[in-house]
Amino acid sequence: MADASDLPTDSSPPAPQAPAPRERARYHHGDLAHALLGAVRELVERDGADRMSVSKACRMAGVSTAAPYKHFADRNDILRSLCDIGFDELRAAMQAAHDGVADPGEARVAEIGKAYVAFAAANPGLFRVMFGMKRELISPSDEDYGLEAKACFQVVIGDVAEASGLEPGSEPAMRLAIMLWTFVHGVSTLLIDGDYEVTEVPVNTDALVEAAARGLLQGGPPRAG
Amino acid sequence: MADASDLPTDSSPPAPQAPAPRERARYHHGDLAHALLGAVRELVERDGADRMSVSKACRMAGVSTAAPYKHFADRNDILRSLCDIGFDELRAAMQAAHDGVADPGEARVAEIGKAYVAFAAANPGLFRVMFGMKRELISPSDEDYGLEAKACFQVVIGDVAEASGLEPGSEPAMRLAIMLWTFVHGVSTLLIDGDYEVTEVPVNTDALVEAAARGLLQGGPPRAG
DNA sequence: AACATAAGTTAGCAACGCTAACATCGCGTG
DNA sequence: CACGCGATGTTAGCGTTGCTAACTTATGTT
Repeated sequence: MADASDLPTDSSPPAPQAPAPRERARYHHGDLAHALLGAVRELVERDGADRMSVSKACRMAGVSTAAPYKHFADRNDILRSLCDIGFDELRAAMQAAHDGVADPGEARVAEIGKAYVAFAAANPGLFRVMFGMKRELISPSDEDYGLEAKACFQVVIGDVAEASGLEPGSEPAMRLAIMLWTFVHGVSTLLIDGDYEVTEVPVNTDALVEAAARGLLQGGPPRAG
Repeated sequence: MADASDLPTDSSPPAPQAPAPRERARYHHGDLAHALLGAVRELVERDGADRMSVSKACRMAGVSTAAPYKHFADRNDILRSLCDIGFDELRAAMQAAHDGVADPGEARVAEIGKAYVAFAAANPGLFRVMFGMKRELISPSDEDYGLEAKACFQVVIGDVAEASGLEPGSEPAMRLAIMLWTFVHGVSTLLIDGDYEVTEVPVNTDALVEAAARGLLQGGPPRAG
């Protein structure tokens, strides 16, 4: 009864017993882990992670409030599993953006950044859990937590080096990649939290990302840090 | 019984009855609103906003769990009041950074940005509440919510125009200010959420902010957005 | 002194996270 | 094929929480 991280995205393998639509409410749900993650994901988007309750997810899945604890250690474990799914999807989206632009350069980096922002905009609740609940979700013991997040970061750093002309893997290239990630992450959080409203001017996030890619890639590497 | 936003920062006015240290536990606390906000702030930093409970704050303040509702409408109202305090402090910190650098230019903008990041680093829990719980805290009715946040933003935009040579109040200057805010906010969130750890290289946030101020201010305004 | 009001109290509800103990199903093995 | 055992459900219940209702006590005005 651990983390169900062996249920990566959404592809349903043989599925021991597909939950037949109407066949006399069966005692065993058959695919509760997935069903719960789906319900929780919906709730996280609808109400936010803190208002999400396991009980509500149980009602949605049509099971008792004790059922989840046969599949997940606790509430946090459910959110942790949801994070795994989220990072997988984010990495896929970034990879797709990379694959969509043939020639290296600012444009490709910008597209990856836009994909990052688009993921956040499409999954604001999940995005907040993925990046904002680390301290609460991970126990100090598990070391290999940020693996999926690292995989996301890996997608960019090669392209950044290529687009900037810096030595791939060098520290300046790394710093530049960090700066671009920082900017794109800032766009994402300010966007989904509705904080751009205080500027009283419309904010075009795509244009913002493009401008940052242009400005930071051409401006050369940071001197230190 | 509303918001106690008339208790701005922490200066204790005459205080109807200063809570005398040891004078036979008095029935009336005397300054419960402030005491609660202090306890809640401590809890928000220690446990995070979602694990913060009004009950714990009551235990800390030495009152019953029903007492807070004589001063605040509900739990969210307490967090709202805490946000008011936070934005006030943030604006003061940014203003102080502004005042600390005589001549306009990149350096001044960078200092304000560093003050922003420093505030987040010193008050991570509060910072998350301030910028991340808007949807949950504000009711669609109250219009004048983001006033304190707007005041913070106002501190920078003048300096950005000065440092970039753009027309103050013009849209390009506005866009540039938004980009700098975006970057600095990205640094803050990635820092306090521990997400920079996935880069596996040490990240010097001050250097990051300085590099962004340099790169974005010299790179000229974004073309659109 | 009388009294209205502000600011505390206790008691209690519903929802939640989680556990313990019990029930049922499905699958592998004698 | 019976058996049984583990996986996966159930009900019952504990402690905590947010919040309300009804009551009590202090404060300050007239």
